[in-house]
This record gives sequence, structure tokens and C-alpha cells, in this order.
Amino acid sequence: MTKINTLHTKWIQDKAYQEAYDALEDEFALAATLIEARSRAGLTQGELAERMHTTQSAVARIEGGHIPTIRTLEKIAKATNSRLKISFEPDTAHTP
Amino acid sequence: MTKINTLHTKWIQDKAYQEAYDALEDEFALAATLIEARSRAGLTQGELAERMHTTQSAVARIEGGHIPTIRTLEKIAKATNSRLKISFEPDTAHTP
DNA sequence: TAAAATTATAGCAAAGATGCTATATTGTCA
DNA sequence: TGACAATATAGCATCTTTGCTATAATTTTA
Repeated sequence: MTKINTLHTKWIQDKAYQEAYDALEDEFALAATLIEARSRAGLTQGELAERMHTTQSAVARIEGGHIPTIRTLEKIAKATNSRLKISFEPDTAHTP
Repeated sequence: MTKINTLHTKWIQDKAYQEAYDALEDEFALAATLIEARSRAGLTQGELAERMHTTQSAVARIEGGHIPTIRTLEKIAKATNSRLKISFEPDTAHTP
């Protein structure tokens, strides 16, 4: 195992790091979801922004990882002819 | 048709009202989702709050309709052994 | 490759959610 | 009904996101 991997293994056991890592994953997943919704609708950031009654920079900021509010997510949903769905799924992965 | 219904029919056609109505529906749906997640985990507001490192009043506020942030939703997910899932579903209902 | 279109960053005021403490309501059960 | 548990409200400082404008950086296209 490389030194980097050893380090990562050590880090990953640190609770604080673990949580930050998880949060990061969530952020990426959300950003990906947003970008996908937009491109599925065939819109540029500017076009989506217009439909949301906001600006292109605001859209870019969110797709870049800035965590949006639920109200903003709803605007995006409406603008892309979709419906926001928020749910809690039972967590099977019990990371030891 | 009763007068109330007539009135509602008229109101529902008003765009502003329509949007407010939709938003309200979303809020209720979210609150219901939250309450369900908590009771599925068999927790009181106080217990959930403890796991989220916050207070009972904060939990009550959210379940009462105050729109939470995504970070808060993630805390709830973690505290109830579940995973937050946010998605956009194609909207079939094209309200005329 | 130059021009045009698209996306990313920056900075600041305003809006809204959280954290916290205290207290009020409501619900339950002996 | 009285006592205890659970949930709801209130008020305020703090933190985060949005809205906006301007401008950079990147990608597409002719």
C-alpha cells in the first residue's frame, strides 16, 4: 500500500474527516443532479436562470457546489418541467 | 357546485394563487416526510434533536412547516439511519 | 484562430434559517 | 384531575444563501 493510501486509511477513520468527506460526496451528488436536470431540459445556465427569474451567475454558483435552498431547488424543478422529490432512504451501508 | 367550490375554481386559475398553493403543498409534503422519518425511527423530537446536535425547538419548528436547509435534512437523515435523496422527476401534470 | 457563446468568480446588501433559551400548549396515564 | 412527557411558540444574534452587477475564464463555432 502506498503512503498516500495509508494516510487516507488513517484519515478516513477520523470521525470529523469522515463527516466532511460524506458531506462533500452529498454536495457533488447534488450538483450532478442539478446539472443533469438542466441539460436534460436542453437549457444553458442563462436560459435556466431566466426561467427561474434569477441570473446566470446564481445558477453557476449552485452547480459549482454552493448548496442551494429547497426553494431554489423547487424553482429549478419548475423551470425544467420536473418535480422536486425529497425522500429518506433506509441506509444500508453501515461503514465500520 | 357550492359557492366555496366556485370560488376555489376561480382562485385556482389565478397564477399567483396557483403558485402559492403549489408551494404550500410542497411544504406540507416535506413536513410529512420529516415527521414520518422520525416516527419510523421511533424517536421523539427531543431524541432526534439530541442526535442532530440541536434542540427540540429546532425540530419542532421544521416539522411545523419552517423550510429547512439541505444541511439540516442531511443531519436528519443521519440521525434516523437513512440517506437523503434529492431528485427531479419529470412532471406529467401539465396544469392548463 | 478570432469571435461569440457559455460558464465561473468576486463582492456586498438583503433575506431567511439555525442555534439557543425560555415558556406555553397539548397529550397521556396513573 | 394532577403530574409528567411531548410538542409548539417566541425572540434575538449569528451564519448562510440569494440577488445583483461586473468581469474573468473557458468552450464552441465559424
